[in-house]
Amino acid sequence: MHILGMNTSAPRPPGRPRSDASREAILDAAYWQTIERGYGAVTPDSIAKAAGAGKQTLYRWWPGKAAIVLDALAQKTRARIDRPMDAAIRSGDLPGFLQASFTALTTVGPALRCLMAEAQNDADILDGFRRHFVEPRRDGLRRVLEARVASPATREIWVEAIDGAIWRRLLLGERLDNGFAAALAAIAPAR
Amino acid sequence: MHILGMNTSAPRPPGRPRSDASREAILDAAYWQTIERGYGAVTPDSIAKAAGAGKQTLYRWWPGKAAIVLDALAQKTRARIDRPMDAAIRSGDLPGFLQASFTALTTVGPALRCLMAEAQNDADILDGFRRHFVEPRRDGLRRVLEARVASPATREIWVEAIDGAIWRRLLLGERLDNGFAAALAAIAPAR
DNA sequence: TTCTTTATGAGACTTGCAGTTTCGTTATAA
DNA sequence: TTATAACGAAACTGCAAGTCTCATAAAGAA
Repeated sequence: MHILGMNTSAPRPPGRPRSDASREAILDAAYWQTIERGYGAVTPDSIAKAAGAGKQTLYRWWPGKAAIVLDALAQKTRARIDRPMDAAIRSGDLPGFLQASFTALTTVGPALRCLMAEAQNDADILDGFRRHFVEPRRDGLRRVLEARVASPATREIWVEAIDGAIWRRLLLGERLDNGFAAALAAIAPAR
Repeated sequence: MHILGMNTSAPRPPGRPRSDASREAILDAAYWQTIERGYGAVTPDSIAKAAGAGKQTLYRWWPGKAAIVLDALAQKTRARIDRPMDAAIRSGDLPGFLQASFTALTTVGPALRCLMAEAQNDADILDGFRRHFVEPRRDGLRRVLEARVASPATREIWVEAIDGAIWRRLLLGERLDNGFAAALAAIAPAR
């Protein structure tokens, strides 16, 4: 888009442009294989094959397998997570917020545990994990707790306790059900 | 030892007995290498070499690398963890209990995160992890909270929330300091 | 003593996955 | 048409986990 000779958008570099179709096919394959077979059974080869892509294409755009799966999970879950949580946030409904979170976690939970594992050996993965899978729920919890805990510092500890209880169950493979959501909401300060 | 046909102690099986020296050398090597170099840098070869043992000896008594490190960490930390926590438990001192827990976690924390990772793909490892690194603190917390939370069900949720907050910080690589211990104790119900 | 059994240390070997390189091809801008 | 960079396919490298082999050592039994 040229306006008075100024190039407002990034000038396209020379050469063949990146294939968006490949990018999406790779993320799609990574997501479904992770969900259906588990993170450990997914290999760069299996992703490339299913996506009809060359392995080179994977490694040109992502630094490694963990980054691909992280990207895939983040993209596919964003829609599923954000909407139902928004409603609960607006109404300050803590049990509702927790239930929405649990629902979103049931499909990707197992994969998330493996990714959390991977993050322990890779600062970049940990960073992406934080941004996509830790901070959104933390921020939501903060807002839901605004009406319940006046002091920001105290509220932060409450956020850590509730979110921590969720992570703990997830990592220990224990149930994230409505009863747990209600029990957690019950110990939080009342509105 | 046969007494009236009854076999009171386990009869020693034939053949060369297991070398306790090797067993301890292996656990020692596994522990120190994990602490100093990190779980990822430890290999079965490096453990065997440092212990002056054959790799066969490792795999005869443990199912894999993760099991060895789990065993090593559990053995070496038991003494360091149990004593200081006992004092806090007896006096019902929640901040003291948390501080003692944090102290024990600082050395083995990083290794524990990797082991938790490993546990996501191996039910036996998860089980051992639970027994050695989850249940002890959970049980301690339960007892410390007895004087603060009357209802067992509610107390259990409090245990999960506080313990969860600890795991969360550990896994996200955040600080486990006295300030956090105090803050956690502060949101818990008063005695 | 000698025989049988099972463990030991050493090290070669196999397997499988992560990541790299190479190759001929294709899409784009100049 | 040419330069450039991405593409799919596939061979290749590197490394760690785990297995196998072997000569030897330590126990009880005969």
